[in-house]
Amino acid sequence: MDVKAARSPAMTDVARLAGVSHQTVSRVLNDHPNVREQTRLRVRAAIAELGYRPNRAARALVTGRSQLIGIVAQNSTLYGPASLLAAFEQAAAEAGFAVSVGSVGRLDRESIAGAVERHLDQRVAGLVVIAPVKSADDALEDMPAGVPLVTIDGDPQRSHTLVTVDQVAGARAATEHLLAAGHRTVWHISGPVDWYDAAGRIEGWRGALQDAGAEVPPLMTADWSASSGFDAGRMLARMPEVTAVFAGNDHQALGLLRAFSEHGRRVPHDVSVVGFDDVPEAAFFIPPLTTVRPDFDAVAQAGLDLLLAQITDEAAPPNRIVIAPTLVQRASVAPPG
Amino acid sequence: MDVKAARSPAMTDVARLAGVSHQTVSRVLNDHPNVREQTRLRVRAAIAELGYRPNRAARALVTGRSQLIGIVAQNSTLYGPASLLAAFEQAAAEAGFAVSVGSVGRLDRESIAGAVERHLDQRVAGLVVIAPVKSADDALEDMPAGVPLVTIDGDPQRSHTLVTVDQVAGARAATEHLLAAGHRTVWHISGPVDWYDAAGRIEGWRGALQDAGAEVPPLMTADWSASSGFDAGRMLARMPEVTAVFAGNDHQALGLLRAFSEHGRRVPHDVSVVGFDDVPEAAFFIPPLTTVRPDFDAVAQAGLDLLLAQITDEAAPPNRIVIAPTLVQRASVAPPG
DNA sequence: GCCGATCTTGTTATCGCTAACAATTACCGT
DNA sequence: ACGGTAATTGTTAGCGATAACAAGATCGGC
Repeated sequence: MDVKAARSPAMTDVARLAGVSHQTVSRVLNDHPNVREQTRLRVRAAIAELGYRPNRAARALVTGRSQLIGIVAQNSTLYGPASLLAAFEQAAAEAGFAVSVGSVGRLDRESIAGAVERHLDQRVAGLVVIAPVKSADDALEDMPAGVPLVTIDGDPQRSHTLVTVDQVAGARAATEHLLAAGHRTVWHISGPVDWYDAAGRIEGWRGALQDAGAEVPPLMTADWSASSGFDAGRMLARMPEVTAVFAGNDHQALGLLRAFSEHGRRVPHDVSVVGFDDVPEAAFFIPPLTTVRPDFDAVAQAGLDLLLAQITDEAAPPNRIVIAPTLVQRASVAPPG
Repeated sequence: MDVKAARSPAMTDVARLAGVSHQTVSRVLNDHPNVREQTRLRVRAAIAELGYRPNRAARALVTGRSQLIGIVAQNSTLYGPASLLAAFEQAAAEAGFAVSVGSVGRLDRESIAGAVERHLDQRVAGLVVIAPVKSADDALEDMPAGVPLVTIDGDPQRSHTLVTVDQVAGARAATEHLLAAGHRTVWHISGPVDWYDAAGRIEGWRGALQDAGAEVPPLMTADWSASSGFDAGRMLARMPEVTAVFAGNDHQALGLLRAFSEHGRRVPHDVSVVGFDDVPEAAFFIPPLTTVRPDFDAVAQAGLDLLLAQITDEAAPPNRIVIAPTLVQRASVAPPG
């Protein structure tokens, strides 16, 4: 054993051991067709013996491509983004890509642009941006052309490749479900209106109400937190005519449930509530929450597929995929009093 | 404007424009001392004009160092890991490092080893592994020496550098708080016992009980889910002598709350409950949950600091940092009866 | 005004890999 | 057996940066 910190073996070391040229080693590594089986085995053996692993930096340098994809998301523990990130990494790993995360504190233009810059510095092969608000989307305008890009939850009007959850359909399903239970109308607590998610849910909610000829109550806006749901709930709780509420997400719904509970309004007996997201805990709210479940795995998979298509084929056209969510029925909905 | 997809400018392009050699550009980039101010400015201007950005792959190739650190965590939307990941990326970005995530579906040895391998392929400068169970820790045994490594929540008995939350102290605080409220003893629903987190919390709980001369009730083990908390709660709810429960985490506590609610046992009037984690929603449980809050930001910062120390100074000794959690008092604890 | 020390800049080699081309060997039909 | 094509392997030239050394410019002291 040599004492000095033997640098990790390079291709030429493998080549020497296998008695071939380094180019042949390269060919084996990249599964080129024209290598004799016997040679291939010899090289493989040498690779194993030395514990050789190719140097990605060198490869990236010469090919101009990295096997890295970047993902930009808000540094939040919001359930959606967190799920998305996890699903993404999983899918990317299967495709042989590593994922570099760039989380941002806020979704304003500078933060997003900064995170994008950092990724471009890394020479990522492609970029996924979770851009749920206009300012985030705007930051992508001055992206250098030629960088494969997929946005998640971005502006439906924008031209680049996009994957979204069908917010409108989800909200419509939730609202119609409440209407079908016999409620005369449905109130809605939305997320911040500059979020496309929120806008879509509002649109679906309003559409369902109008189609059913139901009155459209005033919209209550909040942020996505349980706290804001609680605040909204304290208002709604003192309005006896409110019998059904569609919350912008499950956390808001949790806040709502507590507000109703404190004011002695029983859910679902007095008021029905539907959420959005189906966080793992939703089934254990009091009462278990009926909610809309977006398929984050499907979103991630679709996003990655579109990105890889762009990476491998420069001419891939902009594309748009919309993932339909499903309504999960639990115990927070009942006919009105 | 040139039509062809002008490859991004390299150092020599900057050099030509500034009328210097590429080496001088390199010196400017790396803040070498001996560059005339005037030259420095000229180079800076050329860099800006061309929108030049250094090629990290080339730099990594020649220096043998990447500016990438890898983080291995379970692909879960558990609050702890998700928070940790976000905090980490934030801290790393500030230090000029990018973070590559490797999430694993399960924490068994193969999965972890695979994720570590993928990172080593990327030639990461250092590695952070969230290794809350023995199998994850074991996977790190055959890590090649010389790779800077920090474990989070790993085996306290292990020799490598480690950052953990002080589970024992947190659990002790929770238990003592319940005892102080007047409860004769405290039941505990733990996480899976092969998790160090769970083991530490059990130890703290048991220790506090013994120190107070209180009876130690049988331990109930569960996984970390709300569902398992609910199941445990259904048992506890029918035992009138149970007046205080310390849950392994907030999700379990949520399940508990619902189980008690269904059985007509009021919290905190009939039973007091304390959780662990302080998820953002904990304040909106019914009732608001008293819980133990670990400082994930501090964990991430400490972990990164230790990692960077190893990266810059090969001789950095193994280290261990324990972050003390704090008890957050809300409405789920009251005197018995 | 000259010499050595210091500051500033340039030249060359190199990291580990793939691409392009060149060279060798194997295989085929006639 | 022979020429020609196909299959296999080797050689050389970079990719874009840093490191090491060389060279030219500048400066102070005498």
